[in-house]
Amino acid sequence: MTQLLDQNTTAQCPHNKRVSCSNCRLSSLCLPISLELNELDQIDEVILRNQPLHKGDYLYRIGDPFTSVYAVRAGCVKSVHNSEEGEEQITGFYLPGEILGMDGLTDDYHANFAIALETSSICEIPFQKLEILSHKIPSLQRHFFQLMSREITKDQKLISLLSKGSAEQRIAALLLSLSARHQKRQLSGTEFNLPMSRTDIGNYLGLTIETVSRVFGRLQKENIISTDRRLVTLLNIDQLRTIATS
Amino acid sequence: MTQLLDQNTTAQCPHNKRVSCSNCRLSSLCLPISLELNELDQIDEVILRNQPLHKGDYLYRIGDPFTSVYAVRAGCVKSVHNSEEGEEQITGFYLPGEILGMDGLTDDYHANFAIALETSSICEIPFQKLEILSHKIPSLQRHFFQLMSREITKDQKLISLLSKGSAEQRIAALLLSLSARHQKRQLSGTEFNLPMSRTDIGNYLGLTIETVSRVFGRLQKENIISTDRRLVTLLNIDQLRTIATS
DNA sequence: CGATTGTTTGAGGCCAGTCAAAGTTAGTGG
DNA sequence: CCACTAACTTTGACTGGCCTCAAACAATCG
Repeated sequence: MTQLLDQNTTAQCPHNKRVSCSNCRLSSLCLPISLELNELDQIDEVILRNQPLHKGDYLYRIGDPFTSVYAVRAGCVKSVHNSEEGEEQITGFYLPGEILGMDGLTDDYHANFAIALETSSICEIPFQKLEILSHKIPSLQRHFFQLMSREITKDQKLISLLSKGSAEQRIAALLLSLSARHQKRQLSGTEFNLPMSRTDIGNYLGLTIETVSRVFGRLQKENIISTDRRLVTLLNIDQLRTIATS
Repeated sequence: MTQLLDQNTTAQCPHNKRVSCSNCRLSSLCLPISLELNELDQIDEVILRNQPLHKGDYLYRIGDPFTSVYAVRAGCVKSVHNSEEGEEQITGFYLPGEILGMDGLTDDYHANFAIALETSSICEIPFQKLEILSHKIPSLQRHFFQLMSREITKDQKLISLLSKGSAEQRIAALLLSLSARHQKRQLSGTEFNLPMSRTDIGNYLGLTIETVSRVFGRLQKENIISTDRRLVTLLNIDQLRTIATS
């Protein structure tokens, strides 16, 4: 419960002011910095702010027509790819300020599921309107090219991790990634709630839940982290980095 | 040697005509279909066709300023990501008609190495000029969004493969992917040369060369494939599919 | 031809998966 | 508020697939 309150106070604006990009603390993460004020307003106008999703709700499904990309304003969303064998593979966790849904451009249908891991507020950005705006605002076109490029390099890091890393390395890398992304939002980089279950972590990192649990246990025994349910505290972040990059 | 000749005859135009997009057999793969003739000429004008790369040559390196994306006209190029630990991870093989280099958009510097696996002809597409053209030709902007989106879904398939697949599944999936991509170029989908070494295959699929070799041996013993050095023949493509998706 | 690089094959060990069961938490409705 | 259930997590014993180490073999190139 406190978890949800934390998320909300982080992302929503005080005094119930109308939510807009210009007063959103996350805009520095999801929009280019170099926008003029009137450009910001133009973008603001096309963005839809729908009802919040609840845990387990789908933002979109495989096969849904691609119409929009989505920015997480609060909460957390996972992206789930379905292999030809029908097995599910989580390919990313999206935290506030991060943008997802760009998989759908390949052939105008989403290639992934997107599922809320907790109560989440989402900004919907209709892609056609974004494309048109991109013609008028060059820095916006560049920004979206960059977003997609970042998605590619993020996936490549995961590929490298899955290809070469031990169970310890994978989990250390995930914790460090979450830590860094929290810090970008001016939140604690050493103490945070995991929005995802052990099952999700295992699926994402290519490990079984038993292995995930054992690694958490070992890291705890060595006083590198401490965990209380989904609350994680990084006690020795340097050693965690050593593990991740050894 | 025959290998190289094959590649050249495939990609270059007969009678030494000047190479241009309008007479390139691969343009249907790397450009949007809906271009007007004068639009095609505009694109053609910005594309640079440099000297061919030889085996082992770098197309770009990590840290190089990002200026262009590249289309493979003949040969094969691998993309190599460098993990924080300094370990190399191949994240893709690019065949004729395929485009690489879009990792560099993240922060204007390339995040990967690109290395020719054999003698390769490359079309260089300066990105700034492409961006400007994209403002004038909407279908081109959309096309490049799609290319990047495809790169993302390609990486996600690899993530799923590395996360869940056995050694057999990984190799079967790679062979099927190469087969499908050959067929797109009107080449045999059942008999082709592997442009990459066993070491490269192992690195790409997160396996050791010994395991790669053993799997090839097993598949051969079961008459699913036959290999003669780098020449692979898919004898039973259905069974290969069964293996890949089981 | 020798040197180098790449590939195959074998023996043994280890890490993570599998199977099984107990323990814990969250959610539900009485 | 508590009892009950379902879902999630932890722990243990065992197994197996892939890695490691090692050596022989094959191909390529100067």
